[in-house]
Amino acid sequence: MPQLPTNSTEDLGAVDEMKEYKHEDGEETENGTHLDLVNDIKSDLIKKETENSENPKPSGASSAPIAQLMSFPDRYSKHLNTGVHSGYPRGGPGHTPQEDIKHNLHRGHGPRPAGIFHPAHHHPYATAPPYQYMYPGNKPEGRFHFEPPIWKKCMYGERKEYGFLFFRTVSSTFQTDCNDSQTNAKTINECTRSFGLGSLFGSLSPQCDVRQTYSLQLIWELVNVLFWSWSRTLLDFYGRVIDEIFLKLRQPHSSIIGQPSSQYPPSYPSQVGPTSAGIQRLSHPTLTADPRGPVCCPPPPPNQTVIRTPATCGAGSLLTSQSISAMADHPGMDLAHLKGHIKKPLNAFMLYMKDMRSKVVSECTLKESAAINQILGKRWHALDRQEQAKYYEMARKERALHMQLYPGWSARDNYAQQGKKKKRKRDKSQAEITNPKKCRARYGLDRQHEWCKPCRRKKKCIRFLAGGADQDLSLSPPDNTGSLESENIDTNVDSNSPVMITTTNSTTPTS
DNA sequence: ACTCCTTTGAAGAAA
DNA sequence: TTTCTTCAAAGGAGT
Repeated sequence: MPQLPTNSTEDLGAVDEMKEYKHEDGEETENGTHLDLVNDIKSDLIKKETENSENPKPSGASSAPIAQLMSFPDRYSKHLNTGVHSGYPRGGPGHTPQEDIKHNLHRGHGPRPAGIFHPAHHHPYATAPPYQYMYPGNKPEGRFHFEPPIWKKCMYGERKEYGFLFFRTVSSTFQTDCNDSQTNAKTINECTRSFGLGSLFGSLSPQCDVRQTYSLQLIWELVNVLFWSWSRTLLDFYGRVIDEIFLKLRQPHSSIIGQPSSQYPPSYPSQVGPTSAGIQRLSHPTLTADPRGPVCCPPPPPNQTVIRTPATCGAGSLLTSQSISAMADHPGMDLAHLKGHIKKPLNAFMLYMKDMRSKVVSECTLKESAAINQILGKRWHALDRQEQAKYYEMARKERALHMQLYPGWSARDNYAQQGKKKKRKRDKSQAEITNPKKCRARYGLDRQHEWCKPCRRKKKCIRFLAGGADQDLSLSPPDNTGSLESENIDTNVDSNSPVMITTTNSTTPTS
């Protein structure tokens, strides 16, 4: 039985999501694509000396920023076989990363040959990674097609792991193969595909240091997004950032360097973006000499050169409002917010739900969101103020970013979309008249056999019809509820689970 | 394909 | 100013 989190570690966040993957005896779960990264990092730090001697870093490692990035965390280097580590259990037919990749290009849900870019064969705990989550499907080539609805099914532990694997792999390629740009580009392309990221990085031709460095910055940004993608808004935003950067990178080199940035985007979330926070949370101690993180910096002020010193520029600095408009017209762009519906920013509880849903689901056998949400609601109330404050702060940033991205947007815009679904509008009194839960309310869950058929199907009650709601009062059970509208629901979510929810009058508005 | 369920919180509309 | 309504997310279930 998974264990509830009992402690927290501030520096890396999202600890809770990972603690659960441990058995009580401390061993990882068998399907442990869920990695307790924090504990790993702690162990890494504790055993640093030992591991360094047993597991030397790649020969290319140095004190340079890229090398520093590549050094995180040490233990992953042996899973990302760069040909340096002798102890790696080779599962694939290849003998170099590039060769291995060649055998790992079978995308989709079918079996894939083992190899270096097969996370299941990399991670010491992994046995059955949810590959289907890594393959969003057909997307425009070269497009940042990170798909939140799919990706979010991955838990934080998995995201981190895949993120690091991906980052290390691409970084290694940049570092070790920079003399062979053709192979390098191909490798990155294939690696990117292998990780389900389309040809995001494959379009690069990393021939020069500037592009290498800059691409690594980009990758790092992306990894942050992958890890901390609690916000659809942020995902959208970074998707556009990355798109924009790649548009630039495809241009001749000379057109990038020194290009004036008269179009500096006013919408860049310099204060509220995930960049610094993400890196801060993600950063390995060796990477935190610069509090902004290894590849992150505030965006340049308007009218400054976009890329003066690539190693110190953040990815967001290339996003322009004009280019956003241009992208909105791009036929392949999936920019729903530019073409139509802009969703509301998530509030604190929604962020909490997003964070914890998978955890609750894993603890219970239930999958029904309604029941899960009841549990989450209970837990939300049981949460201590500090924990809640974290989510309120996230929500605040979310709103601030949303305001920056969509200045003219109002929640009213999403009200009763013309002709589009959202037919839930129901006056409350009307809702009570037509409340489909009459039988449920009257008889309770214990006597479902007495419910009318529609009630059993969660549909409109036909026994206690509108206007004739009293017609069948004689059938009302001699209960003590008093109110027809109140519900006392005891839902034992899972007999194996300690969670038991008791909901009273759950339809009460929460104003 | 669409709606409902279920939760909390934010924002807008209505009283 | 207060109260009410809608919509954010999720995914199973029913129509």
